[in-house]
Formats: sequence, structure tokens, C-alpha cells
Amino acid sequence: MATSTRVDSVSIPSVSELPHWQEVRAPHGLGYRIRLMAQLMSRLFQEKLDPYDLTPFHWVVLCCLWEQDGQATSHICEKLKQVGGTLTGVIDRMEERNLVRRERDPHDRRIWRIWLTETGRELETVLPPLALEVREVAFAGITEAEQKLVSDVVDRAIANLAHP
Amino acid sequence: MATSTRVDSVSIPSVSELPHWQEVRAPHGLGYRIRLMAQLMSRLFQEKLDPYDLTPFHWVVLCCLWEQDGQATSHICEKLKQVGGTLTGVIDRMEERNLVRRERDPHDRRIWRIWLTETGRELETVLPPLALEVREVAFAGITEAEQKLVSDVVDRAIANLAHP
DNA sequence: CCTAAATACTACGCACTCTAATCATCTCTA
DNA sequence: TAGAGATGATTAGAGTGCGTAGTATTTAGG
Repeated sequence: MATSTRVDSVSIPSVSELPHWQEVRAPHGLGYRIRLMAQLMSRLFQEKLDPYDLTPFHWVVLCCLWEQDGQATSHICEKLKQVGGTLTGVIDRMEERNLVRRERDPHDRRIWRIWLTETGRELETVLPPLALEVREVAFAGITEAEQKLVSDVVDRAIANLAHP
Repeated sequence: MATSTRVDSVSIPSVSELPHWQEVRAPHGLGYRIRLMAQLMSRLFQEKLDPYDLTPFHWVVLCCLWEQDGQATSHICEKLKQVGGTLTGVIDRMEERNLVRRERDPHDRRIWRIWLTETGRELETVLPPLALEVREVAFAGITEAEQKLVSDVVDRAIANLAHP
């Protein structure tokens, strides 16, 4: 512990004393591997969505709207922690595919509310099982206790990163 | 456990009996949250890389080359589990920034080998501490035992997804 | 040898992602 | 009640990321 530095209440070890599993360099670093895991899940999910001409992002927006229809664009951004500019393009393409439609809020004309079409609503019976399939592949052989702990750690990490 | 289905050796519960923490729908689903965690880490890392006009992907390729210089494009793809077409563009931009240069393999002229420039090599003393900073923010307050378990689960998930 | 298949990479089109700049609308205050 | 500032959303431009198709180059089979 000769070369540690103490900042606030967090002990930061020097790189040389990090054990192997927490080396920061890609592709061994945990950061890269978490990113890769998410990427591989996306690839698999995309395969399952291909027949419907949808993308994983469309799924995510649909989930928001199934929970509550007619949300403002900014509400969806907030819920998903996505950047506004990104959503504009995604919703454009969802509108082209007739999954949603935009409508101005009558009380505040700055706000555009996003509403499900019949097509968009009907997908609620089709898509969740596909998402579950991806989950089952990814977490095969991983116990519920382990999944619970990962879920917990992920939530804390997101909170750490939300306002660093 | 009335509505479970048994397929091979994996028990697949129906959606209705899933506990809250493993609901599949975004943004509550673990899949989305893992993706979000990776995304937030990337955003923070990008901020730290801005002064150097680099991106997280450049970091990743540099890590590969620091480990072994002069690798074939396909070796880098394999190590990073990335798609070939993606690497072409990234390496183009790295070449423009004078981080690497391409050279044909004299024994097999189909192969392009990627070599670090002096600039690319010198960044090895600068960038790893930045990556470590991101890690420290993300995993603040998370014990080493918890990190070890997450690392472990992530590896198993990647293996599950590699050839599904 | 000489052609067919395999290999390494590039080109292109579409989709996502980010930042910064812009536009429209609303709100608050002098 | 004008005008300044805040807010909601879009646009523009660069950089991933993926699949498909295409170009060299090498290897293998006859």
C-alpha cells in the first residue's frame, strides 16, 4: 500500500497495484467488457427485431409509451437519460414506420406529445417475449442472487455517474 | 411456480412472475440499465478525452497496439469483438490524427498492419490515468468483492452471447 | 499451371449518439 | 405590455456501429 493516494474518503490505488480483474485497459478493463456485453445483447435483440423492421431504440421508446401514452419528447428523454437530439431522429423514423404520431400540446405549443398508433400499441403483445429471450440467453447459468447483486451495483454506478 | 416452462435445463418463468428487478422493459430492465451504465461511462470518458481530440474508440484501439504493435486489422477486430467495417473508419480517422499508420504486410499483401506513431505511443503515459478516473467515479462506494462478482458475471454473459 | 474458393480489407447506406447552434414559444418582470 | 430570459424541440456535423456488396490477393483442387 506504499503508493496509494487518499482523496476525500476514497482510496485510489496506483495502476501497478491493481489486481488483474480491474485493469482499466481495453479489452480487459471492466468498463470495456460491460460495454461489450450491452453491445452483444443489442446485436442479438436486433436480430430478433429484424422481421418487424424495428431497432432496439424503437423498443425502448415503445416501452415508455406503453407505460404512459402521449408523453412530451422531453419526458421521454428524461426517463431514458438520452440526449434530445438523438430522440428527434429516432421519433422521425418511428413516425415514418407508423408506430407513433406527434401532436402539439394545445396548452403549450412548444411541447410535442408523442402518441402510439394502433400498430405501436399492438406490438406490446409481441415484443416483450423477444426481450425476455435475449435476457435468458445472456444470463443463462447465472443465479438469481448474482443477477440481483449485479442489478444493485449497476443502479449505484448509474447514480454515481448521473451527476459526477 | 405454476406457469413456468422447462426448456433443456433452463427454467423460463413467465413475465408475470418476474420480480421487479428483472422486468425486461426499458428503462427498468437490467439490459437497458447495463447499456446506460456503459453509455454514461463513455460520456464521462469522452469529456476527459476532449482536450486530446480523441474518442473512447481511439483509446480502445491504442490499448490493443500498446499491448502489441503492428497488428493486422483483423486481429484488432477479433480482440475487440468489433465488426470489420467499423474499424476501417476508426483507423482512417486515427491515421488523419497521426496516431497510427497503415502498412501492407510484405508476405501477404491482403493484410494491412497498423503501427503506432510516436504520438500514439506517447499517449500511453497520459491516457490510462484518465480511464482510471472514470472507473473510480463509476465504482465509488462499491466494494472490491462486489466488483469482482460483477466482473465475473459479465465474463459469463459475454461467453453466453458470443455464440448463442 | 489455372481456375475456384477463401481471406483481408474497403465502400456504402442506414441508424444511433453526441455537442453546439438555432428556432419557436412561453414566462416573468419592469 | 413590451422585452429579456427560460424552455422545448429541431437542425447540423462528426463519429460510431452494423450489414451487404465489392475489390484485391492468396490458397487449394484438378
